[in-house]
Amino acid sequence: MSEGVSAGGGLRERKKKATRAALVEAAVRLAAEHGVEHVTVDAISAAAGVSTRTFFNYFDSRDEVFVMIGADSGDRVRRAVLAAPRDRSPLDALREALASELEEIERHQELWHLHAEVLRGAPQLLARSLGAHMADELGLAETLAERIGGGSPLFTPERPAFSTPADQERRRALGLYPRLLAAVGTTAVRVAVEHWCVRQGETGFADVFRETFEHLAAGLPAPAPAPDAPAS
Amino acid sequence: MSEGVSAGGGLRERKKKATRAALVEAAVRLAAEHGVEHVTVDAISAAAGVSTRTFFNYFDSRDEVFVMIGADSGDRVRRAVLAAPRDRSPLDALREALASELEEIERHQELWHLHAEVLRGAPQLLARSLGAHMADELGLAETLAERIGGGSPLFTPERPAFSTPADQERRRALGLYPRLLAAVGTTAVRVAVEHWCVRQGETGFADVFRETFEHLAAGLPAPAPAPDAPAS
DNA sequence: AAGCAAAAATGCAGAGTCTGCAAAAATATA
DNA sequence: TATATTTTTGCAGACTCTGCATTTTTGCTT
Repeated sequence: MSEGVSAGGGLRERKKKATRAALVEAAVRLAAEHGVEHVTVDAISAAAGVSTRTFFNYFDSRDEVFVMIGADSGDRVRRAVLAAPRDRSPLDALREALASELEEIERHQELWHLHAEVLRGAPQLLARSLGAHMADELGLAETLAERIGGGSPLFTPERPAFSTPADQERRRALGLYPRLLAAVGTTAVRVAVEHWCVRQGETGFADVFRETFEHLAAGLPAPAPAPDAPAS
Repeated sequence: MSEGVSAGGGLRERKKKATRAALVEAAVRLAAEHGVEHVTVDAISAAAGVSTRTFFNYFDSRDEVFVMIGADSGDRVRRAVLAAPRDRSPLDALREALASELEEIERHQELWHLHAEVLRGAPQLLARSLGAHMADELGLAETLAERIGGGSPLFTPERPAFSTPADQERRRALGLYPRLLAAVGTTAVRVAVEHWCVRQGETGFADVFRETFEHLAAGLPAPAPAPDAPAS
């Protein structure tokens, strides 16, 4: 009615965002309670107050709804990579971009923690989640190439999918190094998160993250023997 | 009857292997002809001469049949890692193990080429294929830990799944470095293969592979400017 | 060779996922 | 208020996948 809304576009877009969020939240809550495998699209849709059909207007598959947190992380990371000081090496620029994004995430810890809890029983989804959304490899590779190369007019933010038909062409235009850096960086984040998840409480995430990228920057040399259990 | 078979176990196991192979081959052929998306389990089963239900006795999901080539690569890589000369760094040991496995694969090029052709239109499956079977990250990480640490009695070959319930425990016992090395190595192979696939004919795969691991060993420093298109 | 037990294949029912399509409801605009 | 656009919804239908009971095949013993 006479509601004076301040931010956001039209009512339509706000409603869409709300529905999307409602579906994600319902999915996560139900999964936390009953286990991911036992949550049907029907249940999620009902809990969110929309029809089953509408669910599939928002997500391409059932799994996708469990993976949609941090869907905009990719963009933020890429912007941060481009905005990094010029004296940073590509790896450093990427590391710092990822680090600040992860800090951002830690701020919403409650939600992420619930997600982590849910995905604990479904590592396949965890991997997919992190791999798919944290950095969107192809887009990230393009951004890295742009930063390294100079002023290519690429940028292309807000790229959702990663395997569209003519993406092959985008891949062709890229060198090996940007793709490798994007892939390895993403992988490193995944490993760090997994390692930290599995030993929650023992170490702060920041430490794990730092150590991970130190290994990378050093060229992955054999590490010093374990501190508390030195081999014979 | 009075058939004098030489190799292989009983008839039973041979038949199972044959059925498995028939299903994989039928799937690949049908996919090559009609596109992966349009190949139903019914069609695959019919082409292989078994019932639809039987298909699911062999594969957990439809997609799995497109990904089952190289299912035993993981084991070979792990054995090679353990057998590597003692003076190799972990990264070198892994690189050499992966390299010989990839040579092995190139020997079966026809089959793999057909697969590659099929998966060209389904990069998601390609990624899954390589990621899931080339090295089985968790198992590989354990093997690397064993090689580095000394004589832990692990080994655990022939590990099929990667997200079983109590796998968490296996993960806990591992250090960050072996997991990172396994993950990054696997990722590097994936990137090398993808890059090479996308520019087939321009370079030999061996070159791409070598360059990839040189980047890793050097700590991913900013690369020299492109040879044919130097930035301003 | 006949018989028996284990293993595998099969059919079938049923739950669940996902896609078009056309009608209905909601929203934006004039 | 009237109209155009977008979104939601219901429905039919194809497909994936699972559990269970039954039939067929295989391996081994007598």
